[in-house]
Amino acid sequence: MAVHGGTTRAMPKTDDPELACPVSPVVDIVFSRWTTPILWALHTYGRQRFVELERRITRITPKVLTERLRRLERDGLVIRTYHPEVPPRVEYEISDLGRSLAPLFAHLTEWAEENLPKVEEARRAHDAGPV
Amino acid sequence: MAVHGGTTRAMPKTDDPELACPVSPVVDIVFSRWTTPILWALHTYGRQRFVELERRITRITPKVLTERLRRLERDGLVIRTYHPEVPPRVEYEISDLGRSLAPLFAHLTEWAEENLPKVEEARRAHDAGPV
DNA sequence: CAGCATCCTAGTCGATACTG
DNA sequence: CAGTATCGACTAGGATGCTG
Repeated sequence: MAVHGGTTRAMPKTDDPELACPVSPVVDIVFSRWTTPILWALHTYGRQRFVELERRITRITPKVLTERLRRLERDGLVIRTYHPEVPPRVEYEISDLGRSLAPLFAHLTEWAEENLPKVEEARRAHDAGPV
Repeated sequence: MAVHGGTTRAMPKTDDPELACPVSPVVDIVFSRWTTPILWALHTYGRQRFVELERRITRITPKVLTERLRRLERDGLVIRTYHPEVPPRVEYEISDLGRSLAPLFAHLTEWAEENLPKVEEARRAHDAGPV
């Protein structure tokens, strides 16, 4: 894949709109703050209520959780169901679209297991500092 | 994978340090702002100098580019080579560790091609608003 | 319970100007 | 060229209090 010589395919000119790489758009949607823990919780523990999520995802504030959930709902990754009872009950669950991220997350987890230690080692080496 | 009943494996209690999901640590390292365009540029166009990166990644400022590169270097994803000449020349290249992300990025791109339109459709439907 | 409204802080980012 | 330094703007996020 690495191309430096000018031999073969014309690389897409990078006068692309704003982002030089095709993964950036996904990042905005899937890897914004708090989204992976939320999706993970919904995927792992199934449909659940607001408070359950709040308790599960430590240190998230209700405000931010609401914001994130709204965004995920808008993006079609999460489904919100409102039960008009007293007291009110709201349930969140992951959608099929959200579930389609599962293999990706698995891949990510796999990479982490294998390479996070290397990253930490690199940090140690770097912080120990040469000379 | 989805487990809600208590039949089988004991799910890891979510009194985890701070993050309820195993992918969060990777996100901090790999999907912080500007990192994917940078890694993508280095992976695609090979070793290159500071200005080349700066020109390729539109709208990034030298300050931020420096910061990001330093961090990527510290994490062992990028290798920086300083040539003490006049004028000075510095070259950046992706490391093996950085390159190990390639399949992941490919996977991500694949997901994007297939599902980004669905996300956009969901947004339209949501914004059109029910009722 | 599930939130929304309000206020406020802190970190990030960008713009600009200057050096070895 | 390859940065550093400084400043200012923006905003995600936290704290708190109130409702249906």
